[in-house]
Amino acid sequence: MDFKRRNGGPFVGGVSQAKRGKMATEWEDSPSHFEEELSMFDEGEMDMEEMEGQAGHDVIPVGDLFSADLNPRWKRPNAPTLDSSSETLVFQQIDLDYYLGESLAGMPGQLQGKVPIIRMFGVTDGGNSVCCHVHGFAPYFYVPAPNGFTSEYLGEFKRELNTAVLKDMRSNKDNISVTVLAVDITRKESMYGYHGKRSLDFLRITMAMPRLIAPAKRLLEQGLKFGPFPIQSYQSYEANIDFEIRFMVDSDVVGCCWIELPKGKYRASLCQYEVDVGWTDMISHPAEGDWQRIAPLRVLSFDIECAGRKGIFPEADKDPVIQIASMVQRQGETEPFIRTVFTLQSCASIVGSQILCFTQEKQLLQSWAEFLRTVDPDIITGYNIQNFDFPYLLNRAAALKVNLFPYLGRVRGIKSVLRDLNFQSKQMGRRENKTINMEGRVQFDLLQVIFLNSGLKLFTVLLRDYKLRSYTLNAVSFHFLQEQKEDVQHSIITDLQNGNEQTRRRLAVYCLKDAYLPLRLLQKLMCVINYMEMARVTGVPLTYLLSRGQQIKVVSQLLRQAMKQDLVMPVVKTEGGEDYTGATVIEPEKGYYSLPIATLDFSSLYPSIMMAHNLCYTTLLQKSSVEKLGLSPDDFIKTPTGDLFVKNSVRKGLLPEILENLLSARKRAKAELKKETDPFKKQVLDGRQLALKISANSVYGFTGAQVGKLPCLEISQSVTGFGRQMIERTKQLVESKYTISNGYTADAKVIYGDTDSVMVKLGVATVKEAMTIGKEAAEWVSSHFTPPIKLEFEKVYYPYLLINKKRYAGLYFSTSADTHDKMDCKGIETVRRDNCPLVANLINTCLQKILIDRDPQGAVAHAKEVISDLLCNRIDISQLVITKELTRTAQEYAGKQAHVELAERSVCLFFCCCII
DNA sequence: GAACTTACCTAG
DNA sequence: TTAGCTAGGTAAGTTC
Repeated sequence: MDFKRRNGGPFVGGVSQAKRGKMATEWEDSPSHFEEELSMFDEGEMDMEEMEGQAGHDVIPVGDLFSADLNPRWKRPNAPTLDSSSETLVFQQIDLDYYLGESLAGMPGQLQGKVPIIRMFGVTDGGNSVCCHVHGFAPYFYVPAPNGFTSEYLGEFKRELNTAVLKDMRSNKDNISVTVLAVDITRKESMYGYHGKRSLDFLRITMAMPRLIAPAKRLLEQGLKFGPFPIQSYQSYEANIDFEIRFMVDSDVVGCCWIELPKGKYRASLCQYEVDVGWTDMISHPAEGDWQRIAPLRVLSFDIECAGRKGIFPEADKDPVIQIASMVQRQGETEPFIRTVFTLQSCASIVGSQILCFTQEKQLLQSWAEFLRTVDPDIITGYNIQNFDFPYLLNRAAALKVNLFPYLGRVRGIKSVLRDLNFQSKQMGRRENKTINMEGRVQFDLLQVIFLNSGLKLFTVLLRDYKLRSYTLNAVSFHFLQEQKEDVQHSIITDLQNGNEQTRRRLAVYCLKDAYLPLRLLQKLMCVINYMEMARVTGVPLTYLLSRGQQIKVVSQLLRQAMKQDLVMPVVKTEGGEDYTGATVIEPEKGYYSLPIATLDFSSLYPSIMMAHNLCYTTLLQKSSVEKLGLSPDDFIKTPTGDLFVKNSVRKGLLPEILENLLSARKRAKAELKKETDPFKKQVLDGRQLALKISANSVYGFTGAQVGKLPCLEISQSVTGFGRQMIERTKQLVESKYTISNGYTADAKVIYGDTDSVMVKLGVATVKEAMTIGKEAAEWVSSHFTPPIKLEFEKVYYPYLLINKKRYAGLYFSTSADTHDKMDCKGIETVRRDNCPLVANLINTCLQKILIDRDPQGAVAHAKEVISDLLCNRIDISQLVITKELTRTAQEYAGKQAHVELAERSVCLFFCCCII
């Protein structure tokens, strides 16, 4: 569908006019490059196709006679029969949810009424799908036992709470009679604050269903009366943990791990391995060694075309779906093994793909849904499928009353429903999203992936210095693949459909490519591997990574670490407060530097501060507790913000422990990466080390998230406080040692620094000298700080143009002292997306002239020329348009003329040149 | 027209 | 029911 992602404007480095012209003629004369690529797929498969009695480029006028049986390769491989008494079942779990169902005789847990059952979906090594029902795990939470509580009161407490919860229910359609399953006394300690490692009696309250936790917690907070105890309010612990996460933490299951069901411990029931198991019988394998492998998952990518009316965005209740292209690929393979287009009306054949023609739109939709169920993909991808293609299909199917369409998940009988979801965060603002439930399948919308990662910097290597200006599939594909969509204007789609089988063929090729590109992007960005590694490292299900925020990942790790020490996490009420002080930005000595500037950085600054000073919830010490606990000054530290934390000799913090695990695992992954020769395994390991780094960096953010699960400003403000102290100290140290009086050629001067870095003018003439002294200085400064805090030499800028705080440019030397790696621009118009291309290009060219050619006069001349071109209307209008497609629906506003802006910016540039 | 506020985007 | 953080530049609008 082109409407959703029309290309609002040219992007930097876009395809040249000449190439575009060529592509247009290619349409008429010869097959496009993409068509050749498609036909190549076919060659290797001819033999197999013949065996199956079906060529890959068949046109099948199925009409009303559609049947999946005609297409044997759509199906998963046959599942060998499994004898549960003598064989184990091993599969990679890829999604996990729960439902309420009848209890199963012989399985652990409650026997009466509805019980929560965890459902794990996965794939075996042989490519067979598994649905595993895990029985017997019930939700629970904790409250501290009141003073004087003994086990004799357990029964009464349970009865009273049960009664209160029942009374609280407005309706009881499930006819629940028992809400509280059990109350036990257990020794636990709150993870918030250090209080002398004193574990206390906690009540562990097990509820019949996850949704009963919230009312039970609320009632206990309001105050419960039971036995001889006075009415009191109970602070609850871990009552705000998702049931899925609770299960995963307790049973040591992480996202995408391998699960083993021992022989004799599970029961098989339906098709392709649908099994039942007790939760304690299941074995979860840590993602190490051989268990890091990935099952042959099926990835389906698709794209739809609609015949809209002239100039109107297609509406599902009026405009028909005319084509759906699908490509299916096994994870780890390089080519899709299914390439089909479902078309409305006839369509000429396309070598390398199969065309299914329908006369009725209703049949087309119903057949595609059947196709999807037959292919049974584990992962569904596409571009903007979440907010466009899927909603459109569901709405269209509803409008046409295709009643069997909306069953797209892997659980029989569960309807896929469209829901609106409102997302809000300080960072992203308010965002509206749609969701479609599809049990057991992971929806991987590439637009979401790219969008989220532009903020998360997961693909920094590929994004490198300039971020995407446009989020159209076209721009994204060009950016990452140097490849573009087939050239079809959305305005002519309806005309192509109303033409003949040749024009519809042209549309089909276009549609196929739109289904193919996301698959290629998925591969290029190694999404599946990277996300799987992230799920494994942080312990959350794969689906959470695209649908939830950052916090859940830290919560999952925190709970896992806390459980080992019998620590429990309190539920805190969230209310936004005052912001705290962040990092220092050293006042820049603005100007142009025609000599090397060395840059020194603290690597992983915030994680290393937390580790070095043992900052954690569990080590936070109240001033009043120091005496009470009899602590000596040697036992704790005072941070720059005046907060107290006990040292790790007293108690080692959970957060430092998590960070150490993450960073040491990262080191291991990097070491393994070096040794590994297999390119596929290399990818896995690289994805892993990246996931580990990102996870480490998000721990600090979690403690400072005031509207979050467990904010602790004492930690976050201490972290930034230490950071401020360190950068100041670094400046002093460098400037005090590298002086003429100490025998160096010049007095060193820190001319700029931001958060974790200092830019030093060492006064040496060559890049090589700057590198040597820079390395030495980094090492020497590091010795003044507590490990693992480490200052590293990173790069030399030469020359360097420092315009303002967070705005500078320079030639970047890191690997070789002879040639620069790149021109590095920070915060300048060239990297900002709120400027029109003309301004960005002009500034970029000027910077090149100044820094590379060292010709400021040339820069001035260029600027003058461009301005005169502009005033004489010699500039293409596209250069003056700002594209803004940060929201999913392509949003484009034109007409912001650059005249004024440009004039001002040129003045600014002249000023820079004057400095020189 | 200075002083302040807001929107947007970036650095780290 | 859901949401990582702060610092800071620049343009444009608003107030006095």
